[in-house]
Amino acid sequence: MKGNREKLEDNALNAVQIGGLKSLSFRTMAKEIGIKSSSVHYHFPDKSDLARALIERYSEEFFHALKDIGNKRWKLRRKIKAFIEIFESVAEQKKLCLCGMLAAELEQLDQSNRALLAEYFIGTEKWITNLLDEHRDEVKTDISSTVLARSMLSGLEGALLLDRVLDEKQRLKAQKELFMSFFS
Amino acid sequence: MKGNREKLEDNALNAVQIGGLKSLSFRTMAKEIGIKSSSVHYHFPDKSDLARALIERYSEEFFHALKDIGNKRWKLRRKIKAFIEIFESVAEQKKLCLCGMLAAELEQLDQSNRALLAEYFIGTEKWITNLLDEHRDEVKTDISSTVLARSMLSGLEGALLLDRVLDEKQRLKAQKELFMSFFS
DNA sequence: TGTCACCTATCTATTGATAGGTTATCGTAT
DNA sequence: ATACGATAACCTATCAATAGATAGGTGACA
Repeated sequence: MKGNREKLEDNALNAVQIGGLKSLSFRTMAKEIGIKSSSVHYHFPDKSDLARALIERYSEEFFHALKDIGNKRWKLRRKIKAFIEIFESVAEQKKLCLCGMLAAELEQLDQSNRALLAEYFIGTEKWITNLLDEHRDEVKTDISSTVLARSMLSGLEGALLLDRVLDEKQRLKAQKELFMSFFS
Repeated sequence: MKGNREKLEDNALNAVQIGGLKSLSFRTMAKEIGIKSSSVHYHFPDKSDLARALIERYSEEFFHALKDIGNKRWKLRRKIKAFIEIFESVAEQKKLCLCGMLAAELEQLDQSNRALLAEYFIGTEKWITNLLDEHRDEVKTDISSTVLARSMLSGLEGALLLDRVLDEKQRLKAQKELFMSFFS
């Protein structure tokens, strides 16, 4: 049985990935899990605390999934595919990556949360870079791992953004095809 | 001499590209150009009207710039470079593409504005696709123009998003290097 | 007894929006 | 030429809704 704090996190995470932090209201969150807004403040004193909790949880789960992929005895192609599938499942739910959404709302975040966002992106890029370096022999291009990693992540984040407006995850598919073409 | 309506548009466009539509206030806009908020409503009855005006103006200017590039007697490389430079100048100002920002705020937009967003993205993708097709001999990859166009646009939009959080336009540079590698 | 997890009640600020008044400009009928 | 009506572009004043946040109280439970 989940405690209310966790229910609030679930609810907030979902809401922010769809509508953003700015349009998330303590009252609405409270109503949806059946408590009062003051009780939300009990768990998360202010919006900044809530945002921090969300970023930390999201990052933790995300990096855990990346670690799992990294530990598999798979070829590079398959690992990259698994990585992209994380984004596909987000798109499926008409959501954005939490950190992608918050990046758009950067102006409303305090410095510590901005730093957490940066950690998420940098950490992910590093994971990709390392992955490519470990499988160097399966990479069929002169482009550096760093450049590939940076353009892959920003490409996927952008694809989530555009595919929500447009049809049928075409941008995510395009990114997939593009990057897969680099790996044997 | 600019009229107040145009001043409001300028101000709103800038504010939205930085902080989003949701955090744009009629009162703040009014104060910044020296009128009252009710006068803002005179020009733009509600936020949806304002958003529509901004998207239409932004799209118009953007597509005009694309047309100019298309009309030059340049090699593909140079045209693509000019195209990417539009995004670089946006990043320079710590802004997002207006439509990229609004895509994140999709949930707050009405259907007609969502359709305008879609037009912007689709129109841009088409422009890139046509450009690549017209210069097919300068494209050194098997990947289709459509896929290249889709991943290029979403890649650039994502790069704007991430580079605002991170350092020194590294993602935009990565996208540039990646896509330039396809053109002779 | 004290802490956890909730509650009621309330404050203050901000916001989008509207009603209705003011002023200046300008084309047009007298 | 002049008076008149309309329109544009502002204004004051005010609503109602929503928001985040806080103070202080209640009950369980260990």
